[in-house]
Amino acid sequence: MEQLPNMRLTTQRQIILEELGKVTSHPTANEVYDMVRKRLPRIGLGTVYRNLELMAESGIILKLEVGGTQKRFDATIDPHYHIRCNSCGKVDDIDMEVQPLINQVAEKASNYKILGHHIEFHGICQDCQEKNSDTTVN
Amino acid sequence: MEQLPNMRLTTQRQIILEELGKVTSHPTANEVYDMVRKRLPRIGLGTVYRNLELMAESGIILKLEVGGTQKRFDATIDPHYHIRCNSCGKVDDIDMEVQPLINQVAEKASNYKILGHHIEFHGICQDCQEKNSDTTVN
DNA sequence: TTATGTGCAAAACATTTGCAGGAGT
DNA sequence: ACTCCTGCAAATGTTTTGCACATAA
Repeated sequence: MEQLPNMRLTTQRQIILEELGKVTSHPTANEVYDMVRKRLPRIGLGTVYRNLELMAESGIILKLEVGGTQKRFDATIDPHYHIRCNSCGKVDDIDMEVQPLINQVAEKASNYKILGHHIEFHGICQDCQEKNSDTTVN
Repeated sequence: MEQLPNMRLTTQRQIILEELGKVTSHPTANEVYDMVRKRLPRIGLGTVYRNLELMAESGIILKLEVGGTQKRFDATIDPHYHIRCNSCGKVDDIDMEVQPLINQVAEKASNYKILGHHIEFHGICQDCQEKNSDTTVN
């Protein structure tokens, strides 16, 4: 497990990272908790939150803020974009070229020193199109 | 006040919309509550939440999900992007061209029917650069 | 007049934190 | 040993909701 210098390698951390790596679904902290609890029934939700936060700070996972009320986590850290289904609420990766020039454009247009950007698309996923679902999720 | 067919024009709604229109700071629901309370001391926080939500659904204001723990609201509804200061947490509009082609690229790259996108930049605002501040905000 | 909106308080969620005991180095 | 980490539970912060009364249309 990649980690910051003084971050101990605990069973909890290994399993959180393993479970997060198994899925492509951008789970919430609570979903990670459920996944991990199958292997470590006594783990606390606080531990999951603390470690996801620490790993996101260390850069070994990504913390997403893609709308809805909960944050989501992603084991894939290379720059990529996300798309959220307005109908069922799921979040997928989207395989398109990351825009490197856009930060320069933004830097010229603002007084900010730009550190990064993310683009979030929203739409209707194929499953929901087929179901003709019209239930909208936050 | 623009509104949906059966949305009544109440004092509370007028004042919430007026106060939101006065600022460019993308206030949180609680900040709107504080602004409005100066003119309507007995208004409830629930009323502010309910109405901001309704107005966002009607499209007369924008609800932003730009990271941090709270949602923010914007009286300017034409498509534009936002930039958040990693140091002090403030959110500014950014005056750059909105990317119209990007939805087509994304639609080709996904199974989704794309309804829209937003881009959020993050960086360090000029004030914080001058202060050399290194305190990071969620 | 009557459906919709409001104030208030409580509930529901998501997340964070204090602390005493446990485990990695 | 000596930190750092964990489980647990309580606290915090944000948003939503139930309900009796008020009010716009």
